[in-house]
Amino acid sequence: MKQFTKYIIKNSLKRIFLYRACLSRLKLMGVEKVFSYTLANETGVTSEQVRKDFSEFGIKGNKKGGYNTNELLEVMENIFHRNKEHNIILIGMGNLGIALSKHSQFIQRNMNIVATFDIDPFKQKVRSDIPVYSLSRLKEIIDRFKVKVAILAVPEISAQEVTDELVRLGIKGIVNFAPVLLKVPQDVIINNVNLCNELESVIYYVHQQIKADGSKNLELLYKGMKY
Amino acid sequence: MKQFTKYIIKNSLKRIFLYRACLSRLKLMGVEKVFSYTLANETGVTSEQVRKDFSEFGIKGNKKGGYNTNELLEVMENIFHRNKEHNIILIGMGNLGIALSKHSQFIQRNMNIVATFDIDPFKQKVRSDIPVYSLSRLKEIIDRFKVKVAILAVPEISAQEVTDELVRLGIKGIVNFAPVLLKVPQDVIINNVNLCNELESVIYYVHQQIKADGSKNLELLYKGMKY
DNA sequence: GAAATGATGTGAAACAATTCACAAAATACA
DNA sequence: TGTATTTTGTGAATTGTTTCACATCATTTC
Ligand SMILES: NC(=O)c1ccc[n+]([C@@H]2O[C@H](COP(=O)([O-])OP(=O)(O)OC[C@H]3O[C@@H](n4cnc5c(N)ncnc54)[C@H](O)[C@@H]3O)[C@@H](O)[C@H]2O)c1
Ligand SMILES: NC(=O)c1ccc[n+]([C@@H]2O[C@H](COP(=O)([O-])OP(=O)(O)OC[C@H]3O[C@@H](n4cnc5c(N)ncnc54)[C@H](O)[C@@H]3O)[C@@H](O)[C@H]2O)c1
Repeated sequence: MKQFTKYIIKNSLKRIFLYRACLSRLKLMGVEKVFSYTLANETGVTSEQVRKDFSEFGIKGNKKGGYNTNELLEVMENIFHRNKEHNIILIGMGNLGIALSKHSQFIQRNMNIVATFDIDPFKQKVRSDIPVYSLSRLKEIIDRFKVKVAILAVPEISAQEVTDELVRLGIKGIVNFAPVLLKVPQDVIINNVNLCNELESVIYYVHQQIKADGSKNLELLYKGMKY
Repeated sequence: MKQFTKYIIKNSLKRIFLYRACLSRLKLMGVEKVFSYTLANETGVTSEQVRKDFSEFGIKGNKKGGYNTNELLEVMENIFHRNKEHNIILIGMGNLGIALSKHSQFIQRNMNIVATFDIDPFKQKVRSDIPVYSLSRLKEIIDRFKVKVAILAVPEISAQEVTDELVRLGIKGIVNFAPVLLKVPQDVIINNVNLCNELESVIYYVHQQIKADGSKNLELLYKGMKY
């Protein structure tokens, strides 16, 4: 039986990020028209792949005319809901948390860290433009700013307990920097960013003496390689 | 014709990281014997997948007896060359660079940041245990410590030029935090870590109202999901 | 305005990854 | 000792993804 659900594939979504990065650059350079093979060359995928990905997201181009850079970028912004403002909170204002709170790109991309939280009263003194609160104010802020996504930069040991509280208060997505596999209900999305693992991946591939077959971006090397 | 090359698949490598995280925890809890379905439950994959992944990396268990936690962990450490010391350098001691340089887990995992570099003489004053050098000393340090892997935390605008220099001096793998697609020779591995993208992925999936089908870890949601 | 060209878009084919199904082996237990 | 049970390990089947091949159409050229 034919299903009525449609599937969006993670890999294609990942590639959309690549295309967008490439398009942003081309736009800055004043390029108005872009072809599938341009994006393909720049990102290390094939041009068929680019077009298949586009078709997956319903993106149409002009026969012989390629794609309009601005339109394409706009479609991609919409895919990632960048037309809307997103209120984010950040838990844990330690080394990493402070760096993240100062990262200007989040704001440029409509992702506003509306507040940060730390258990340590000392850290709660303002150390950046963004206020640092005690965890007791979590509910208030989440409700007020309708926050759905949180960044978690607390020590491994506290990560699960903080997560439980966030989920209880209605958070639906977490970018987690602590090296633990968090347990959450089915409807909550966890994106683990483990910087040690990222480094170890590179070490792994460097050791395997990868002669990458076309692309050199690790995120695209999912197909496998000789060793 | 049968090929003599063997392929290691990126997805399975990614899952090995998950299994390892899980095993570390089980080890701390004093668990000596682990079954494929234990790891499967904990990580959200199927037990067949666990065994297939293991067979890919040549890991053998005991029929009915499962796997020995310690042995399994050891094999995984070897996969990631954690028995060897790895000398790493870090370029760009701004907000992110400082946070990374203070991250203790790198050392715990045999990845030593032997030196950091910054173009700004002010930043070159010691701000952590690790020395901060001018870029003029790159060659000396890379040669002395036989550095093959670098962490790049410089602004977008300088990322490519610094990369060119690193590659020229023999660096073979880069973890890149700048939101640009770096151009490097075929034999150099780039692992782009784009924290904005990681956040946007979460926003994307939260918006799609994902009811994740088994696993809630974004890195495993490559298979696709209903919306 | 007809022919050549150059790009998209997409079924079909090829390839890759996962799941299924079950044999084989180790252990437990009667 | 033999039978039941449990878990691994892996071919086969299925499912998913990428590449191929080419029809199609817009544009340029003659
Ligand atoms: N520093 C890095 O570059 C880096 C890199 C990769 C991963 N990480 C991970 O990110 C996390 C944070 O790292 P860090 O270096 O910033 O550590 P850190 O110790 O400097 O900061 C942790 C902060 O969390 C706060 N905190 C502790 N328990 C809390 C709780 N229950 N609720 C709210 N806040 C709490 C602490 O007061 C502290 O300010 C860790 O899990 C670490 O493993 C850090
Ligand atoms: N801060 C974050 O949390 C964060 C998050 C995601 C991505 N990033 C990315 O990481 C990079 C660094 O971010 P940041 O916030 O630390 O920026 P930053 O401006 O605080 O730090 C950049 C550092 O690089 C140094 N630098 C500049 N040009 C250099 C060169 N040619 N050689 C060596 N050093 C040079 C500067 O002196 C500065 O110390 C940026 O590309 C940023 O987009 C940062």
